[in-house]
Amino acid sequence: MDIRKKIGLRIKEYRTNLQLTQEALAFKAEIDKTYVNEVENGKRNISVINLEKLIFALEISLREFFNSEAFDGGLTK
Amino acid sequence: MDIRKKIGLRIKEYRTNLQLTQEALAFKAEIDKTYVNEVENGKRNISVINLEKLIFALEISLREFFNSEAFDGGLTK
DNA sequence: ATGTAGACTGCTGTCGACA
DNA sequence: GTGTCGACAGCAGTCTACA
Repeated sequence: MDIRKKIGLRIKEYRTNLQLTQEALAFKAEIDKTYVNEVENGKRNISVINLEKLIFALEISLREFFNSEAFDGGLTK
Repeated sequence: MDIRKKIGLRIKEYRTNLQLTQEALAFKAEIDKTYVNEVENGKRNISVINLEKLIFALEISLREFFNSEAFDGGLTK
């Protein structure tokens, strides 16, 4: 599976846990809401600075975000 | 510390462990060598697709790459 | 509330040359 | 082997509007 999809799924997972809407998360992370939507759907190749902003808004650390079997393997391509 | 610097340091750490030159790593990851240099020095905001390529070339997983105290805190800005 | 589309700006990422 | 400097194409990221 594409790295973008893995990241999108994981963001959605934490977002719904917090019961935030995409719009609310976008506002909290100070990122455009249409962009958050496309990132969640694996359509965008997000940069680390904006990824960090999103993950921080999800109230976790980068370490926790990537601490999943989904990010174990090699290249997903 | 800036997230870009943290990532750059970590890449350098694993690269030197493998005794690869920046050029060799760039070749292995199929990324421009000048770009690898600037990423290592925290000057570039790398995207997840190219970060994954680099980390794969370092023979580790994303999970392992971010599994460090450096990536624990909140926003580094 | 989610998702798509279009148009736009600025930066990511490439490449050649050089100290 | 490392790092910088242009110059460049293409895409990341913003914004408005709509179903």
